[in-house]
Amino acid sequence: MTDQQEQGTEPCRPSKNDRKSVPEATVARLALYLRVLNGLAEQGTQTVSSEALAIAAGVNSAKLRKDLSHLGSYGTRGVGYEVLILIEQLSQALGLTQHRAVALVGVGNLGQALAGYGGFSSRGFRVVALFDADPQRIGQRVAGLVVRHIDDLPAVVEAESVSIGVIATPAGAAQHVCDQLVTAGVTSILNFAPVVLSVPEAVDVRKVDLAVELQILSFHEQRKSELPVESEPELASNGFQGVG
Amino acid sequence: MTDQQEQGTEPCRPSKNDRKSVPEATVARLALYLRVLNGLAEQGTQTVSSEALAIAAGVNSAKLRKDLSHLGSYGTRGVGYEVLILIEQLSQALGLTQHRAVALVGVGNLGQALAGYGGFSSRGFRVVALFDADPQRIGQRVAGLVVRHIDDLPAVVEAESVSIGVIATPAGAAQHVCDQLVTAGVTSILNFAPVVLSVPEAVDVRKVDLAVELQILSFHEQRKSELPVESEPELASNGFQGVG
DNA sequence: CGATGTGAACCTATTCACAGCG
DNA sequence: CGCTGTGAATAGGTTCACATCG
Repeated sequence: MTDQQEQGTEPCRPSKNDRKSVPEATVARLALYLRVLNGLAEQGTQTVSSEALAIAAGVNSAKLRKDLSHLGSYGTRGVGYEVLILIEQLSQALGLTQHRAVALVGVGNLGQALAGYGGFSSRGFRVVALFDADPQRIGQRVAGLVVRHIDDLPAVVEAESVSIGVIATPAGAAQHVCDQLVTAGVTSILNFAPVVLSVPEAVDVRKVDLAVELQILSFHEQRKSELPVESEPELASNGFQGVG
Repeated sequence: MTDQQEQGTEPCRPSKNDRKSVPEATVARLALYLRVLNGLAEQGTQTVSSEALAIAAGVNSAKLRKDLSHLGSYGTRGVGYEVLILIEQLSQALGLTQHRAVALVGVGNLGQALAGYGGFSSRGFRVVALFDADPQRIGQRVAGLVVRHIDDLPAVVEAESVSIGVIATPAGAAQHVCDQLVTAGVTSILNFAPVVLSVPEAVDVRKVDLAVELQILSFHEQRKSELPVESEPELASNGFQGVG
C-alpha cells in the first residue's frame, strides 16, 4: 500500500500472471463477488455474464469486468464466465487457498458471537484460539474452544501459525492487546474496539465500528428529512451498500 | 461536491449554514473525529489543532481540515478548534442531536451481542425493540428488552418512530426481513447478513460482512508473504485502518 | 451476434502548498 | 508567528463506449 508499482504488460516477467497492484476498492469487491459466485455454484449455475453477476452483486457491470480484468482474462467473449473457474481464481487472488488461522482476543458479548459465527469457518478461516484477560473467563469453553490467558498468545501464534488477530475487547484494552498481537508476529488485525490503533506500517488493520455505521446512516436520515420529497416513488434497485 | 458554491461570507443566505453536499468519504470520518473529540473532552482538553486531532484520528491533517471545512469555519487561526464546539457541530451535522430509535431483527448470537453493545446507547442511539421469527425466542428477555414477533414490526416502528433497522438474521431471511422493515417505513438499514439487499432507492443500506473483512486482510497477507522483505524495520505510524 | 476487455473521459477524493487571519 | 481554510495539483476510482474475439 505504501509502495505501488507498475501494472500492465511489463516485458520480462509474465511468469505466473500479471498479479500487480489490484486497487484497494477492487479487493473489497472481489470478496463480494466470490460470495455471490459460491451461491451460484451451489444452485448449479455453470456460467454467468458480467451483467448477471454484477446485478447479483449490486454493482455496475463495467466495474465488475474491470475488477476481474486485474486478475487476468478468465471470461469467454460472447458467453461469460465459468462459475467454478472464477471461484478458483478469486480464491487464489484473495489468498484463500491456504487456510488462515485466526486468534480472537476478548471473549465478551461480541467476542462470543464472533467465535460462534459460522461465516468465518465456512469461508476459509478457522478461529484457532480465544483469549481474554479476565481470570473469570479463562478456562471457559466457548464455541468449542477453551479460553486462554492472553499471555499464552505468543506461543499459540507460533504453534498455530496465526496470521490474523481479531480484537473484540473494550476500548481501553485494545491498544495493549494490539501491541501483544504485533509482538507475537500477527500482521493483520481486525479491530472491533472503538479506538484508532497504532501499529508498525507492515501491519494491516481494518476496523469495524458499529456506532460509526449508525452515525453514517443517521447523517443520511437527517438529509432525507430536511429536503422533503422530490423523486418519483419508483421502486428500484438498491442503495449504496456501504462499508468497504 | 457535485455543486460547490462559495462558503465564507456569502451575501444573501447565511441563514442556517451552508450545509451542502458533504462528500461521502468525509461523512464516515466525521463520525470518527467525533469519537476522538469525545475522548479529548472527557480528559478535559479544551482546544485541539488540526494536526493533533488528525494524528489521534489517524488521518492527514489537511484532510481533516478539508473535512471540517465542509461544515463551516469553526476553528481559530493560529490556535485550533474548541473541542466542545466541534463536538456540537459534528453532532449536529451527523443528525445526532435527535436521538434515533433502532430496531434489531434477529436475536441469535450476533443479535444478542449487538443488543447488549454499549457503544450504541452511549452514542445517541437507542435499541427500542428486538424481533425474531423463532417462536422459541419470542418473549425472552435480552438486554432488558422482550423479544417480539416480527409481525409486530409495523406497529413498533410507528409507535417508536424507528428510523434505523439492524438486520442480524441468517442470510436466507435477510431479504424478507429487509422488505418488512422497508414496508414498515424504515429508511436506513444496517445489514450484517452476507447478502446483497434490494431496496427502494430512497432507502440507505450499509453492510458489515465479517468474512469479507477477513478476506481483505487475507489478500494483503498473501501479498506480504510473496514479496519477501524490503522496508527498513522502522516501527512507525498505523496501517490503513479500513472499513468506512 | 453477444459479451468480454479496455482506452478514454469523467468524477471523486487526497495531498500539497500557501494565502490570510487571529 | 502559527494554524486554519482553500485553490490547485495529483491520485484513485467509476463509467462510458467500442474494438475485439469466441
